[in-house]
Amino acid sequence: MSTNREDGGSRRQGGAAFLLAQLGAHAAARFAEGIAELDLTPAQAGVLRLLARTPGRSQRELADELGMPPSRFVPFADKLEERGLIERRRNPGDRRLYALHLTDEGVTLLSALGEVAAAHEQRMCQALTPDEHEQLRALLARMAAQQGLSPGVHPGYRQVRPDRVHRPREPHSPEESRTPDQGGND
Amino acid sequence: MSTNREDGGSRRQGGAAFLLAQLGAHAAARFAEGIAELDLTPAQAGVLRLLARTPGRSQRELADELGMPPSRFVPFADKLEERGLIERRRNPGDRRLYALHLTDEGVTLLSALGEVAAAHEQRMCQALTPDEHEQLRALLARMAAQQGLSPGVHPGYRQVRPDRVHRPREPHSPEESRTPDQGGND
DNA sequence: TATTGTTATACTCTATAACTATA
DNA sequence: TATAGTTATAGAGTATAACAATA
Repeated sequence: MSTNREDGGSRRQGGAAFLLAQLGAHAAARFAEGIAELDLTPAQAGVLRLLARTPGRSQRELADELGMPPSRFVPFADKLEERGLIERRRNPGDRRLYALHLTDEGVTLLSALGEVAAAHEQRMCQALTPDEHEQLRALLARMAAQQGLSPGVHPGYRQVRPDRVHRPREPHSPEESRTPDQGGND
Repeated sequence: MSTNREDGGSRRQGGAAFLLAQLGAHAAARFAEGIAELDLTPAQAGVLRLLARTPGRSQRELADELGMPPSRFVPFADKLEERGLIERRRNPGDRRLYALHLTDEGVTLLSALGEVAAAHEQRMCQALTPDEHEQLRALLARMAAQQGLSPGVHPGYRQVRPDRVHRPREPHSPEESRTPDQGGND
């Protein structure tokens, strides 16, 4: 047992680590909802951001960084290429590997994505004052660095599909009324 | 240590929401590693904790709270019952539903789980002073409450298997003081 | 008829590994 | 021979829906 005072409220909500996992999953799910309006998944948003920072990376590199096997990266990149967001260029020096680049359309979408991210940031931190918000960011950044997390990527990118939303008890949200009757017998 | 703080660095790491998702996934993965030594998955640990707080709940209730369909909860509970951690008792009032209870063995394991959680808490917050640690916990608790998250559960419990660990930059491992022993099995 | 628990089935997602083309 | 990219396939995990018992 820990020597910290774990009575009362702190025990019921769990420690910082639990709250981190809980809020982190929540944040990821809400972000996925937000970018779904751009028809993007978290993994897709992640690779766009990676390519914006370092263009010309090979599929192998990106797959490795995102934590997905190369075999899964191929159809993943295919979709982005079909949508005209990224572009495969042959590397003259080594014709085995592609160099991936953002298209102009990809850059445009990336900026829209930035707006979504900003709105998401505000919504997540509604409960905090601007001062606390910055305080929190600083604490988290320090923790992430100490834990050896590389900036810009997180394990959720492994998943192709965004997290399903879990709503145990929703205080304020329009229910997506899913018709209990499928509308026909089948 | 010399932490050269540069404005670019904070922006490169993303905002608080991104760090939350990143650290949250990391915390969940590390916690899963920790309880794997007790042969428990996060979802199993979650239901044990729920039963400790409110014994006698029905499978339906628990499945709903954990975010898994009842059909999946059945084999999930089966395993815990086979291991002697929980117990199904018939409800005399309504014979349709079971009342789930922790066994003595379940209570014992739960306390071992508490120790793992405490160690996990400390490891996650290594970078913080005790004061900052408490500060962070308070901020997160406030955010979780405002976001309508119910205490004690998080969406990660939906998954049966724990998150795979994502190590984008394993080769160097710059300042990770992590023993390669724990959780070596991926 | 509605609800709890259960079982069955079909479907999706995934990793592994074979295959090609370049080096 | 080794590596980047690709394709094929078998396996795991999942939700949906049908079912039996009880209310």
